[in-house]
Amino acid sequence: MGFRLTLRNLNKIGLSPFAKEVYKVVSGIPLGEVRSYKWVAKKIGHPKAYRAVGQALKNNPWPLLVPCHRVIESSGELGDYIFGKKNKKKILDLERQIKDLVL
DNA sequence: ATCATGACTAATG
DNA sequence: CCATTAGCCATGA
Repeated sequence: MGFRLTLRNLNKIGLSPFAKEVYKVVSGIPLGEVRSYKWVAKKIGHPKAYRAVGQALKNNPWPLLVPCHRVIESSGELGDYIFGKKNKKKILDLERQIKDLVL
């Protein structure tokens, strides 16, 4: 079966320092807002590794918890998503609605 | 160490 | 806007 969500188990999953930084930064993107892959890359001190950022997010062990749906292309296009672009947009729309209603 | 792969980007036509 | 292309870099085989 699945594994329990504990710090010990999280440490078992060998995440590269790079990936960790990516998840850390992405987790800081506010609800309903978006940033580009390039923005994330620059933020973690690897300004030219924007493509690798995509790799890291593709392997995101906790989609939804680490809001990889808030990372889009610098052109404004949505970019890919593990659950499909449609859902990526859907989730972002919901987040904006919630933000309007509650906050 | 080398090589291919991609949730990318910017430039060009 | 669309298609093509060179550049880019962490990652896994």
